[in-house]
Amino acid sequence: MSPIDDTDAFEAAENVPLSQRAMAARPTRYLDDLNPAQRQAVETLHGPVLMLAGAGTGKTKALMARIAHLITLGRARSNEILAVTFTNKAAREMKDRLSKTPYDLNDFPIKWLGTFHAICVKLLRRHAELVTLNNVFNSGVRPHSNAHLADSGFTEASAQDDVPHLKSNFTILDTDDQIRLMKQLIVAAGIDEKRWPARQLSGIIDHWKNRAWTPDNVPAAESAAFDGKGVSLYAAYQERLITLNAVDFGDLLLHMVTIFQTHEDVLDQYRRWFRYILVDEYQDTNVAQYLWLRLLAGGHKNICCVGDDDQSIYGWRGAEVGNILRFEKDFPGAQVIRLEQNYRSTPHILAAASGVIAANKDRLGKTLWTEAREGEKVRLIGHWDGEEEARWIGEEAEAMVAGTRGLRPYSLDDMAILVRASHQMRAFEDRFLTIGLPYRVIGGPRFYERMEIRDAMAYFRLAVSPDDDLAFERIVNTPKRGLGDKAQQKIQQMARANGVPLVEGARLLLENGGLTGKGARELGRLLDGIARWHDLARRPASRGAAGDGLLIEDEGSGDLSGAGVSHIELAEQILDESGYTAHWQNDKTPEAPGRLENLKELVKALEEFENLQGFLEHVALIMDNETEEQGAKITIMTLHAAKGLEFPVVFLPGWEDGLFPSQRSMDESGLKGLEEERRLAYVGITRAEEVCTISFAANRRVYGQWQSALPSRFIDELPEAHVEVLTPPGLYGGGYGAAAPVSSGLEQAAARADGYTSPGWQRLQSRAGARPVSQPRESRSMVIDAEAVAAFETGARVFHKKFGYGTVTGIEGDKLDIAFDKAGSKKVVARFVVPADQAGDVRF
DNA sequence: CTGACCTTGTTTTTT
DNA sequence: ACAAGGTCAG
Repeated sequence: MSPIDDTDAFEAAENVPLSQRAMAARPTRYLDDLNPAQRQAVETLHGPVLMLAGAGTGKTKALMARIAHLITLGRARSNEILAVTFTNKAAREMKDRLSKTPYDLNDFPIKWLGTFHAICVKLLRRHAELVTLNNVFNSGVRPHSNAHLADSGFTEASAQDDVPHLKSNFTILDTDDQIRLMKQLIVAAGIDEKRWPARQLSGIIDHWKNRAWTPDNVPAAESAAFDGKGVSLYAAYQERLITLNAVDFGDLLLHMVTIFQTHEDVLDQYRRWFRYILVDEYQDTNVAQYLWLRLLAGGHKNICCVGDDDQSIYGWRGAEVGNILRFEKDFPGAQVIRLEQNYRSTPHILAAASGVIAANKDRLGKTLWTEAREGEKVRLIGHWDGEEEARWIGEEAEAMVAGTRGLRPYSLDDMAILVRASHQMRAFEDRFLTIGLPYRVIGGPRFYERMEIRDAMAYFRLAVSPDDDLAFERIVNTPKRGLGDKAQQKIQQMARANGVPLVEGARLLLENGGLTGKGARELGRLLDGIARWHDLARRPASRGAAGDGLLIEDEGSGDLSGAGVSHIELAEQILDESGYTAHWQNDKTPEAPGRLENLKELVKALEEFENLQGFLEHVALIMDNETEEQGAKITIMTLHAAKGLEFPVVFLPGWEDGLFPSQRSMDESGLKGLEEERRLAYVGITRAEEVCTISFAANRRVYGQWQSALPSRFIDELPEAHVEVLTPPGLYGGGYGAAAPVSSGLEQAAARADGYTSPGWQRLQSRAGARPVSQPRESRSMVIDAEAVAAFETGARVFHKKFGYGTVTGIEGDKLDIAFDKAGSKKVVARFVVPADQAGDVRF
């Protein structure tokens, strides 16, 4: 019957009077080291609370103390608390810390602590059958069939029998599957896939799902999307997903929101179950997540959202800063608690960050303060090009490890390089490889996104459910079985004609002799294999069918009943028998050994799970890998990936207009985009605890083309009193690293320039269209500017380190238009060229 | 059906 | 510059 009737821990909890649940004996040590604001956030348990927590203000601590407090006071049992995060990392970390002192919640595991997606999967597995085609088209304007159902509402009885619906064991598609599916639909609709790529459609649909728009809810304004076919393709896609018994990531939220909106009984149930709701990183919620929360919290309104509007950096993937800005309207009577004492960074760093973010208009406003002592100013340095920047940072990192910067010695583990876009990482990797500086890159292609892992996973999926058509398509000719387009089309036709899954279609095709020769033989072997693996996969008695949906998770007990093969052996067997292992063994490309290594790793990862199903479930949601070798390393990652982290030493390279703020961001989202970029800058600076170094390069290779750029406008927004300008090495004779042996202090080592009076800074400031900086400085710099540019008249022969010789064709501010003999015409900052007769003086 | 060329599009990223 | 994906000849 209805899954709502399931008996489980929640029912029991509901029947116990609150008074009997108090754990009065539990200590409240977790309250001890909270500051007044944190404490208020922890003790205001009733009603809506918005915890506005600036960077490094101890919001996670407050959140965890709040959970502990709810339990200690007996306000809720541990399974009545819903705690939502965005990333698995955050969820994992919170779980870990909650089990330790001072929270000591080992005996009270917070079962519903997880990402939006992980929690929605659990819920959706229980209510999958409520997702029908009607539901997909929830206002009933479905173009064809089932009119009677649209009229009669969404009663489960009618839905279950004659309307295709999702089943509890649905598969979660990864982006790859998604795009392949869409490609099929696009082709089927007779659209030129080249002009209208599946990738783009996937983006559009994702965007709609983030807004919680079902196909019939997509606003008319969007109807032009994807050559006017977007909405109908979306509808077709949703239909196809249901027939495949599959969902994509967006669906997890979308379906749950739809279910809550159309099934009051279900919603009520959960409103009673989840007595207290906590949300981390609220500024990153999209509309669907917001609706989901609002529906769940709608009854008791015991919702506590933690966030920082200044750290909202995911607008481009649907996050709405508006959600946090609007909180008090959404939840009348909400208490807003500001956490403003920062425990992470020095005052200079904090002031620099505050100075930058102050330029944003749409903010709730916070003033961070700290009791930490002064420390270093934020350091600013310009470079000739990206390579030099990488070189400098490499040397600087080494010097800081050696302690020759007049600062305390640091470990490489203390340092991070945070870039705007991942392609910037390349320069650092190249450089660090040549000087042998150990580094780690966070981000990049994830383990489970690698080709070989996906292929292997497709085999596993087939073993678990042979009717997984997408998995079958993926591996039917991998390794090569002589089953090309033609053969695959025949399989498709056969399957479609009989209304059966592809595996079955393939079997029929073989029986009818529709395929001959090598292809037929190989296909036969594959089908035999799938049947055999499927058999083995289901044999080891899996856990009782009843309580599955909710109470899976972590209980490692497992019955190791000897019969059959373990899922680990099975996995190995599958990879061997399918010829997949051999496929890579025979491959002579340099990547092959690594891929085999990854496959081994994959099999090893299976150990933590009881069976293949459990593993597949886990992987669908957790797309990160955890393998980490020993040794101190400097970290390279994007600013986005760095959110929530902190490092004693942070390098922020690439602060050039166009790169950061990103041109694209500004073109696409205008002022909103710029403000988001600025928040990114804020996030970057506030990652630093002790030393923050911002740098920019005048020249950079972009898509193989040399381009010159101007320092980022964000640099002008750094408050001068908290910034120290380091003289660019190579231009003013300042050596670095090895060039300054046994140096004692920054002064000698990096040729400390006299703050803002350094020529580098002056010229920097004085470029055309100077930013709003204070008056005196501006006028002074104009003079210098004139001098700098005066050295180059139109027609002058000049030399540029990268572009070679050229002739000045125009002057604009301190930028010169130069026609280079070899490199073509470019606009270059005067500072980086010398008169041609002084070419020999340019240092490298 | 496979391997060698050519065209194409390049942020940020979680789940 | 470069990787990936598509086209075309064998």
